[in-house]
Amino acid sequence: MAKNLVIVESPAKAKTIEGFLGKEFTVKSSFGHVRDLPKNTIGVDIDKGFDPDYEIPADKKPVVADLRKLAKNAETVWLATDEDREGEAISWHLAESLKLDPGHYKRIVFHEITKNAILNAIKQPRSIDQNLVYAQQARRVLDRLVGFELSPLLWKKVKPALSAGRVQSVAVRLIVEREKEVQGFNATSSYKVSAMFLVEHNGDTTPLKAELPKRFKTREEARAFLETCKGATFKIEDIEKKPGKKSPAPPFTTSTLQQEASRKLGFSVSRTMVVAQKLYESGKITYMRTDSHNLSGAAMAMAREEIEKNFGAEFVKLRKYATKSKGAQEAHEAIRPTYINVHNAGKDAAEKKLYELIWKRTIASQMSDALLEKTNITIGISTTKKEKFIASGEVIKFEGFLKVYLESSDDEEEENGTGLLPPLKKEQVLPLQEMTATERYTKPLPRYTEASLVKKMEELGIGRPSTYAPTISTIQKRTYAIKESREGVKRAYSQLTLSRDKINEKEMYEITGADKNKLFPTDIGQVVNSFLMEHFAGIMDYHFTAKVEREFDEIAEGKKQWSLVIKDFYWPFHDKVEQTLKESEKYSGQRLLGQDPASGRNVYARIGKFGSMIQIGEPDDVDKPRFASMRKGQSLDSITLEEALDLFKLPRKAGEYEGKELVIGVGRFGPYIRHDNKFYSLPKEEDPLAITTEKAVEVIEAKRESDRQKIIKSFDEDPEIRVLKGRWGPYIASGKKNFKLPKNLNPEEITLEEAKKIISSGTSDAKSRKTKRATSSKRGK
DNA sequence: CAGTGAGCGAGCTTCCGCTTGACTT
Repeated sequence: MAKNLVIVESPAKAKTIEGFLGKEFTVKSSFGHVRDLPKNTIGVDIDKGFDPDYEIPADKKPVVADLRKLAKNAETVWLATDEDREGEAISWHLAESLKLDPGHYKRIVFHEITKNAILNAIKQPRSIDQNLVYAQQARRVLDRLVGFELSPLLWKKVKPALSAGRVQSVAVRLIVEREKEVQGFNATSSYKVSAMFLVEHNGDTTPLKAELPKRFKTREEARAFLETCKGATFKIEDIEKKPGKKSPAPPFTTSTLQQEASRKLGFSVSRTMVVAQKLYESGKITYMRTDSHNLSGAAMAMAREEIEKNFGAEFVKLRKYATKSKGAQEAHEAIRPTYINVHNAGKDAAEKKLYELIWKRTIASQMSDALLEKTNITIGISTTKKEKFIASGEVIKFEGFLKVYLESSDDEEEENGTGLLPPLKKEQVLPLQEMTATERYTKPLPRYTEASLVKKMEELGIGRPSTYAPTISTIQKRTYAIKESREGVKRAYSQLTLSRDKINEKEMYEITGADKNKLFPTDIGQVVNSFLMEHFAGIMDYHFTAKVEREFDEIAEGKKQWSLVIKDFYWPFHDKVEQTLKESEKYSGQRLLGQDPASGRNVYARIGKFGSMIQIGEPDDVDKPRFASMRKGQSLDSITLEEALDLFKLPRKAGEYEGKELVIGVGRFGPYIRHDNKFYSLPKEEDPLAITTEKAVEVIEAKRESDRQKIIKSFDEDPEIRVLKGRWGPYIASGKKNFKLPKNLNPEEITLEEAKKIISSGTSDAKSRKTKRATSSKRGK
């Protein structure tokens, strides 16, 4: 039996460390927290100083039992959890739940996972910092109180099964308010003038593009300017060269990794974390949930060697990056390759791409600045003194880190195009090829992507690296927000062209407002947000977290008592909850749309138990009100009376066919025709309210025909089994299950024997579908 | 991945932070 038991938080870390230490040490992991407040009750004794009722969750029982056994037989237990608030609390909970006597355990921390760092840590043990533990307890209890008092209030006042919390509700607020800005944005336009000159050099002509810094408010002003340029000569008045430089971005943290993987690889926030976790578990990268930009000394030495070897010594510039983000606790290193001399790693395409990104970012962060030379050319106009054209170019004098990596930006359309300029002289006259004045519209701030929302949350200090991805999925699971793409609308703009002293004007079109994979607030999200804003502005304040974090810091420093901090927060908050419960009406975002022409009753749009709906009539009318759910794409504040009334017209009968009724309805997946208990989707362009019997029959026949086309082969002996043509090629269908075809088989020539064999080997498809269903139903709960 | 097509019924839902697992021979 080992004399020493070391406990860390993560099993992958435990494995690595065990290798560094001798036989005298057993290294185990706690798998994060081992105790927590009870899952289904508030678990805080409010009248007894907010005394928390900790318990060991079912899934942690075996972990604790195992550790307890090992601890009993060990001479010393080394609590080596992370050096931050949560880590300190984990150590304390371990000491408590393993029933360790004070002389039996020691608390140690290390910042690098190297043999030296760990041996040094063991030489400098300390005791558990109880104030830090109290700070964590305050954080935990506050979040529990807020979440478990606000959520039930929402169940009563808005809709069951909703949730609210210090982090998620503010994330939703960000999305709701950004949407309001986008909707309320008034685009204004102005005219941007650019000129294309021709530069002759050694018999070649190269184009030179220049722009007018001034923009014109109206078409008339733009035209007037082009008029003055008729017949003008354009002469270079000044050439100014300025050195410039670009510096690399710091190594990845969780949030910056999520942003770059989103921009460069198109990964969702959760995908990034899943893939990074795999790389971590296979030892390829360091820990992926971190807010630190810091690289260990050993990592920097490895980076230096790699850069020298691959690019040369002049490309090395070792840098220490300071962490700026609010509330950073720096328990880990930045995210980097474990071995920087390994350029490629990962089991599949996603892992490989993410690893490459991490490798490049890490290497680039230790490389020299890129040196640039910026040139600005001022071009005078002979007919006016007021305006000048400016042409600018940028030349890279020394590539530096740009050889490896450049961080992407969130701006969708960046104006670049400042490359190399042709050789030019002062006083040189430039022949004008063409001048254009183009109408350009101002744009609102962009809607959030998952990753840009994480960035914003990090700036506000809301949430932690371990919770960014879960929070993003929670607000979508509660349907406060949805991630989707929307098509833009066509917008006309005009363009004036001056060429050969003639001005032409034309109307052009652009698509505006198109969005891809952005977060949009739902009706529920907006209604819950206004409810919380109305009654709990303090908690919804963007600085609420920062404010309570300062108090937690004071608890950690021993300046404040944790239960008093909670008390000061809780009672006013609780009173407000009670008061809202008593005084506030049901909060449904109700809006009166008008009157139903048939009955004269009021028509309302509001949130119901199942989401957005329309109600005709009042709850206490003699005739019960009529209800209809709103459709996908419709929303509480934009639906019109007419659209609302249309919802009551379906399902409707559209005649008969083959002696059976044709019924038109709208289901989860759009409009459909039901006939003889079979469903036929309606094409997008068909209006379900207007469709005729003839058209319905046509749709049914077309579907029957395409179903017939799908059959490649069927067997008389067993009509259940068929070879079908699917969207992704041929497959075998047996009853309701589908099976992939091996590539070497010709689908036309499959025998029943072969088909049965494929089915009985029962691979891939049936299985993968089953697991998928299982996970999605889990999510649905 | 190959198709899908519901309507409230009596008890439950919920927070934020740590961390990955998945009964036995």
